[in-house]
Amino acid sequence: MKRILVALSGGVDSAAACILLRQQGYEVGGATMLLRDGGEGEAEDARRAALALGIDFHCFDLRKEFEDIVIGDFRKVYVSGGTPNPCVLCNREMKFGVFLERALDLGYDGIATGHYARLRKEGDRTLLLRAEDLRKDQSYMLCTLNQWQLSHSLFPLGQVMSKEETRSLALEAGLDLAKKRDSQDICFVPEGDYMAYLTGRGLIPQEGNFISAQGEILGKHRGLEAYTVGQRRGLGMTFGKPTYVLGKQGTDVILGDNEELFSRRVRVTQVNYIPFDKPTEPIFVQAKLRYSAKAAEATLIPGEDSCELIFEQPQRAVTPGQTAVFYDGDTVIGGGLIQ
RNA sequence: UGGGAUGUCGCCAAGCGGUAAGGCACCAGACUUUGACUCUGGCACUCGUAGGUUCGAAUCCUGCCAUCCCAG
Repeated sequence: MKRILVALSGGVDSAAACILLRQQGYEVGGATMLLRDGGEGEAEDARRAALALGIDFHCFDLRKEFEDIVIGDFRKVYVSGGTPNPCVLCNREMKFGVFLERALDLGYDGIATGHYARLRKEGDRTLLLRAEDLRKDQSYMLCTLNQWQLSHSLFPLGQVMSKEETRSLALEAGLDLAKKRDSQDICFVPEGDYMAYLTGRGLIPQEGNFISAQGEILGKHRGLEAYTVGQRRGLGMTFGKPTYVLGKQGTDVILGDNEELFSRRVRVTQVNYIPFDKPTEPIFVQAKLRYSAKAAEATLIPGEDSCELIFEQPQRAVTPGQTAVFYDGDTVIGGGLIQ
């Protein structure tokens, strides 16, 4: 791969990725995705970064695709009682999906993003590894990428030792976005209030009761979609002690103590394996059930399209709709959807 | 209407004459390319109310108000 199209977000990381690639001798172009109305500001930041770097720039209007795929899933999962992880889906379908296809159409050999993760060729496989800087490691968000996607991608920031290093790269290049604050929250819900976002788009919250694990009715809740497993704040009720969402049952939300949130077994569907097609026997892995968690030792028992994880130590707040990722040391074995 | 009990932050609740603990909730930051969790900080110049006693009261006394329980 010689010609690379970098997915510019308008932030520091993707700009730094461009700089690194150029240093490494790649022929670099930049492009940003317009994913929603109101995203023009970020797109403009990306365009200015490309201008400052002196590289070709494209803007792909993917609002329709984003709406249909990512937001559609986001909404569907919430309505069904789960807690979606739009970033993981967006990576697979948008950045390493539509964006990659557009890049190839434009004559590029592959794409690069500002993700903190590493790739390694091993035989005919492209392996995904954790970033050098484990504190910024984003391999979790990339665990559903397939071989074709991985083999057409580069993650220049995977070798970077820290976010500070990334910033200084952008700073040295004279980019004014070097001091820009890290992005956070769901990109299409800038205010952070996803319930307001959903109801503003016509979602009618599914009302029901708060119930105890024993089934007693404790009160009414604001709507199934407003809660996620493990959640403590915002229940709108007080029980004299910290109380958490244990799960959902129909339109009811089950409440209980923190200690009741732990379990050792987790079912995972839509499993994607990276170093191999599918294990035929149980394998020992370290698994993460959420982005900011330390990987915990577990045995992975493969099924047809699914698998089961049995952890050595009980894990807190196993949440349907979230992503489970399996590691073998620094290597990402794969990942899937928690049931 | 008699008899008893209680009234301290949104909720629960310490305090018992020396100048308002704590928990839950809430709010604000931090953390975070998801939702959460977590962490840090904030959160009653005032103790139903009106007087009185006292150097000094949420703490003692009196009236009133409110709520609860038991009688009828």
